[in-house]
Amino acid sequence: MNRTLITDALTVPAPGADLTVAGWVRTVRISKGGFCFIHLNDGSCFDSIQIVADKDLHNYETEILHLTAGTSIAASGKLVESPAKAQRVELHAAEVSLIGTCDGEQYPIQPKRHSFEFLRTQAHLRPRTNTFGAVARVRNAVSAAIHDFFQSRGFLYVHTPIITASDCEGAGTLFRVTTMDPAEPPRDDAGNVDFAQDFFGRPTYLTVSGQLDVEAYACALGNVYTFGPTFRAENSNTPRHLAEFWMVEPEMAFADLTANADLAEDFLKHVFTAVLDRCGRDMEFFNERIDETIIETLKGIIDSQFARISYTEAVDRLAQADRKWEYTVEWGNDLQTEHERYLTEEVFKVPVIITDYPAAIKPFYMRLSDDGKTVAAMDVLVPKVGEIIGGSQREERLDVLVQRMGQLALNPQDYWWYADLRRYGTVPHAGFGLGLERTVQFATGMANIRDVIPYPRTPRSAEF
RNA sequence: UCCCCGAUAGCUCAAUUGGUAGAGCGAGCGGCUGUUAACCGCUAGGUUCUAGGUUCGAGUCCUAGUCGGGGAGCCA
Repeated sequence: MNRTLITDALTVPAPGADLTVAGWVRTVRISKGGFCFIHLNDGSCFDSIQIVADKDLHNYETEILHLTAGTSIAASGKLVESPAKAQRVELHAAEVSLIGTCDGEQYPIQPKRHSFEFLRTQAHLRPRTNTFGAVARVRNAVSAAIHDFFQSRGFLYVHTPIITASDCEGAGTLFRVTTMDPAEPPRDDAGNVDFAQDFFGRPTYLTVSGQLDVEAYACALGNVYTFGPTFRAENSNTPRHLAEFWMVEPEMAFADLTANADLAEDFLKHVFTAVLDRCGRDMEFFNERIDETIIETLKGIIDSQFARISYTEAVDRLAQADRKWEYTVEWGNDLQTEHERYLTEEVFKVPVIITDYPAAIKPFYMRLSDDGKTVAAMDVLVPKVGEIIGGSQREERLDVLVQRMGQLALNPQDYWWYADLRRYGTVPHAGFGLGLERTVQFATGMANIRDVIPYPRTPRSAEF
């Protein structure tokens, strides 16, 4: 079939062409007087095309009059200007052929408003709805923009492993990867499970981050990034967490925290610009139906200068705020959601980059500052979603790194190769991690992260 | 994991102090119309999440569980 994408059909400058479109029926309005209107969507764009089918078509009585939502059809005919206002062009069908029937009584997706909760139980069919089609296109645009941004700046795309043996980065609980029979695992003489007999000859897990691996490539190739799925076995039940999600992690050699923050700010602006440019119609929809401020918010961020304050300044501001905090504000305590939201939503009203956190509440790989109390860490906070980026300048001094591991009761043996990067030609370097789903969530205004990934994995939920 | 809230037709929701379970959408049939997730009429569609309990009587009250949602923690 030589089909024309509906997005192309709707945007041809001068109608008049004969063409064929194919897709899934959204609605059918029948005129017993002699024709019917079929709205057809093929996912190539937000809008459906209107097909006008006349009673003279050979299958008008037998098939066309019985079309229901969800049916797949192909239609050929002439594209003409529409006499009505709601659409610029429409297809006058010379032929409508039924491809796949769809029992209207059984089909779960109706031309009406469904709850997102219900649509989650129909994850295989929900991309046929306006909202989830739009989310899929925005997610694609964000992914492409991520690659555009880094590729255009000479960053090398590095594929870090999904299966990993490092098990203690402090980034959350891991999923174990094994081929052993859980009912009867091999055991050693002491009766303990013997992972030496497992597939890899040692315990292995799904990665929680590609950072440590990608650092090695930064310390050879300069500027790099990894972009792939990551896994956290945390029992987190919130609209902002998934057990499986995608993360982008750039890493720059010969770079400090300021360069890192600059990169993060440019990066977010680039991504949101691309979304507005490439998904205009989808974004109009989100602005109409999901969050009436979303386009304004994205434009505001693109034009804004991100606020940058140190953790110490943030604590001061929170302590002086005329407000009761549920969690005590005190230097040394981590900032809570209520604090982060206050800063980004009420004080600055733009994204905020908070830097220089206390060393005690951050992982071993972050660079210890000269004050001996803080590390060169940064979080980028955005309104509603909260933390969207976390990053740091890495500790490049071997002695300090080993000392920090000791303080956190980590075994340097487990990180021998990571330490090697400091042992052989060490350089200052920095990077960050950005959650893809949180970015899509923020860009679309979707309230629940489970609705911006095709098949969400959360505690007790892995259907599909 | 903790705290709150919820579960009624395929879907979205009503149902007064505990007293005969309703509507819209969707579906089928009919009418009408260059319509715009059209409109009008008729029809079909229910083990009120599960298991117990209180009561003459439970969708409604109590207990436990399951599932879902919101908030918190953990984080991206």
